[in-house]
Amino acid sequence: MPATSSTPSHLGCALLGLLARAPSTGYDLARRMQRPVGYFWSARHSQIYPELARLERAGLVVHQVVDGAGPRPTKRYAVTPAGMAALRAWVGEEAQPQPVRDLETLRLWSVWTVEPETARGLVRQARAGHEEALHAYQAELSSIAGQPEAQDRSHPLFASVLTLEGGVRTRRAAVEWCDWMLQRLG
Amino acid sequence: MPATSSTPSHLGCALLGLLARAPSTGYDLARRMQRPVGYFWSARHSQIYPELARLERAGLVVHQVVDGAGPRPTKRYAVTPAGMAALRAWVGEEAQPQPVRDLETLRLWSVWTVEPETARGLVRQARAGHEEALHAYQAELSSIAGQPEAQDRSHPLFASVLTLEGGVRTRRAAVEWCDWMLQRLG
DNA sequence: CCTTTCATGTAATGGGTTACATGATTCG
DNA sequence: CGAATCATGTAACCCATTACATGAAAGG
Repeated sequence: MPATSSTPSHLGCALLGLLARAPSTGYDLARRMQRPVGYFWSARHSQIYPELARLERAGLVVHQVVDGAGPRPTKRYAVTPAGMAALRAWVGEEAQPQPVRDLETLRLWSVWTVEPETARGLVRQARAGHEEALHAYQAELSSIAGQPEAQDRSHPLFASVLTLEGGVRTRRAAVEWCDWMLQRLG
Repeated sequence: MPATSSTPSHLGCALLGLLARAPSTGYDLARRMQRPVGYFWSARHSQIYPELARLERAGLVVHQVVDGAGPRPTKRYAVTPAGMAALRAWVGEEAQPQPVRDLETLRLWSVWTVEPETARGLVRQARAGHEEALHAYQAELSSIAGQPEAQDRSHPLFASVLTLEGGVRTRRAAVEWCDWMLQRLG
């Protein structure tokens, strides 16, 4: 008897995407979630472990106990055929526009209430953050863009290049925007 | 006896920012939260009403009962001097890099698992969304950029121009990125 | 010896969405 | 006469963060 198949949560789909690229332990997923997935999604281990259990109950992943250093048995998870199907279905879904949540812009929106020097400091900080991210994306991108698999549309690296290119472009635009603002703030 | 003054929640600061521009009822704040603030932050009325009560308990806003059409008394809120100070303090705070949460990119990251035509559909949808947002921002921007107050660094409209310019630049970059991806996806 | 890394879990709390609830006025 | 707008609130639920808890091995 298969579990009722509603699409898993966003986090569940993120984990399926990670496991479809390489089977992992929960601990390992938490690390991969920081980098490189953290560029566009994030989760802590405290959220990952219960979600893995939910995915397994739904038949989308299975685990196998392996040797490890923790006090409890170390579990290596892998995607099942049903899990792969769920991932594909989710990717193909109609995407409804998600609400934006940008704390930096929210703060900037009230920048008229503070001293010019405070405002400049705020923008300089934002610029530094965007530039740092830009460099990280560019480094990651140049390390994989040369590999032949990056040309293959059905290979994970192909998708990695697409997302990294997006990161590079938006961060570059953000840095330019900060420079434009610094000019206006005299 | 003033309330203990820890910085309010992000939502609280968003509401202070709205009220600093113009006193409003909770209902009105919910509408303004959709547009134009919805470009970078959002909240429902069910979240706004309790937060207004919290801000009032902290002495950052006050309300005045006015004539209105609802079954309960209609309340118009305004920022107090303490509220204005809290808003300024929050804007000047050290900004720690916030975790990104981009569902569109997360989906794209698993695009290697689906058929090329599905992938193209996904990118076309994303492109349409970004282009629609771009046009909305440009329209809003051109409606205020001409006004003389938009040049005054201590006027709300000045900050509106900054945020809208950022929206235009990032959405433009996103549209170009989608076109770049469509080329690669044949 | 102390810190880091491996490794998995739970509990408390905060933030956010959806749904429930009420009721007058205005417009088609 | 039904739908939309004005107008405020509560309750249930989901998602996410922080903190609590345990314990071995490796390296400085």
